[in-house]
Amino acid sequence: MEPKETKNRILDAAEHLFAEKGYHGTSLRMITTEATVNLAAVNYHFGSKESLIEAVIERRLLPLNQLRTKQLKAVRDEARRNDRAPDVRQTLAAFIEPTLSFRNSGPGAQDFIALVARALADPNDTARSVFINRIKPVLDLLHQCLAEALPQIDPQTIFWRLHFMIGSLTHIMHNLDKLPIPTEMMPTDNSFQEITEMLLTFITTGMEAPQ
Amino acid sequence: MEPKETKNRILDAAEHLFAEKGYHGTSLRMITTEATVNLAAVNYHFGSKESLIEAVIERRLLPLNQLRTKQLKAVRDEARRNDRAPDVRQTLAAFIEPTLSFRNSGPGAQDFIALVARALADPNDTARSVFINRIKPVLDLLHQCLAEALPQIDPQTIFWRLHFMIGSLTHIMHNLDKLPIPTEMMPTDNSFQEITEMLLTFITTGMEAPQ
DNA sequence: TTGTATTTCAAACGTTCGTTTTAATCAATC
DNA sequence: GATTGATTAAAACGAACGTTTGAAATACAA
Repeated sequence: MEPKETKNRILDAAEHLFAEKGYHGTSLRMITTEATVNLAAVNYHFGSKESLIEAVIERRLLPLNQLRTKQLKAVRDEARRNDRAPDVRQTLAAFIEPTLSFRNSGPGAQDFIALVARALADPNDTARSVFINRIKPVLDLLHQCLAEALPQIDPQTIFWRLHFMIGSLTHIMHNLDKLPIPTEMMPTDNSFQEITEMLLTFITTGMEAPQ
Repeated sequence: MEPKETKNRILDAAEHLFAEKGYHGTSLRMITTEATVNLAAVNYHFGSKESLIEAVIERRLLPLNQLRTKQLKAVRDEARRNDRAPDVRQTLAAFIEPTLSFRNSGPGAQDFIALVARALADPNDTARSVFINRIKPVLDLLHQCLAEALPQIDPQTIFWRLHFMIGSLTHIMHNLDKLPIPTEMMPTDNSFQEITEMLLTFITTGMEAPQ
C-alpha cells in the first residue's frame, strides 16, 4: 500500500463516520472496516481514538481558517486603504463564504462541516476544544473587523451577535439535510447558495441593528 | 419508597446526565448510581434506554410547548381583535421568553435546555425525532404568526429565517456556560436576561429585513 | 394475617468497546 | 540476497455496555 495511503484512508473514513454518527457513536471497527484497513492501524498510526479525531479536525480546519483569515484581511485592508469602514455584509461574507465554497468542494468536506457543527454541541471535550482553539484567532479577527465596520455599536454587543451568527450558521449547515422541510419551502435548485444568501441578509441586518 | 418516587429519581438523574454527557456518553449505571436506584429499575420502569430519553424529553417539553402555544395565540388573537398585524418582536418574544423563564425555573430545567439543544445536533435519531415531532406544531404556529406580521416577506424566506433564529437560540442556550468569553465581554449581572434582550433585537431585526 | 401483585435487588448474560500483543509481511539498504 | 526497520495482520485482552433473570422484599386488598 502506498505510503500515507493508510493514514488518509483512516482519516477519510473517520471524517465520514464521525460526521454521521458522532464520536461516541462511531467505533474503531466501523472506521477500519470502511477504510478497509486492519483494526490495529488506528492505534499504530494515531495512538488513540481521541488523537484520531484531533487529526481529522486539524487536517481540514487549518486550510479553511487560513482562507477565512486571508479574505477577512483583504476586506479590512481594502477598506483601510480607501480610508473608510469595512462593509458589514462583505465582512461577514468573507467569513461565511469560504465555509460555503469549502462545503461544496467535495463530499469529504461536507462531512467535515457536519462534524464541526456537531463538535460544537458534542459533550466530547476533545473535539470541541480542538475546534475552538483553532478558530478563536479567526473569530478575534472577525470581531475586530466588525468593530471597525460598526463603530456606533458596543463591541460587547458585537461579540454576542457574532455568537448568534455562529449559531445560525452551524445550525443550518448541520441540519440542512435533516430538517423536515415542507416541499413548498424548499428552494428549487442551488438551494444551498440561496439559503446562504438569505442567511447573509439575516445576520447582516441583525448585526447592524441599533442597540 | 414512595410510589413514582423511583421513576422520578431516574428521570431527574437521566436529565442531568444526558445533558452533561450526551446520550451515548451516559450509561445506565451512571444514571442508576446518581439516582441511587437499582440498575434494573430503568428497564423495569421504562423498558429501555431509548424509551427513557423519550420520557425525559416528553416530561418537560409538553408543558413548555403548551406555554409557548398559549402565549403565541395570545399575541395573535390580540392583534386580530384590534384588526392589525402582530408585532414581530412580541411574536418572537412569545416563543423565546417561555424558554428563558423555563430555564430559570430550576437546575433540572437548565439541564433540560442543554439536553434539547444537544438533541438537535445529536446523531441519536431517537432524541432528535421526539423533540422535532413535539415542537413542530409550535413552529408552524410561530410561522403563521410571523407570516401575518410580515405580509411583505415571502413565507419561504420567513421559514428559513425561523431556522436561523432557532440556531442562534439553541447555540446560546447550550454554550453560554462553555464559551471562552473574555471577562470584558461578559455582562455584569442578569447576564442571561441581557443576552436574551440582545438576541431578541438581533433576530427581530433580521426577521424584518427587506428581502 | 394471609395471599397476591408490584417493586427492588444482586448477579449474570452475551456483546461490543478501545487497546495491546505477537507474529507475518513488506520495502529499502547494504 | 541478507538484514533491518516500518507496516500490516490476526487474535486476544480486560473493561464497560444494555439487558435479562429469578429470588427477595415490599405494598396492599381480602
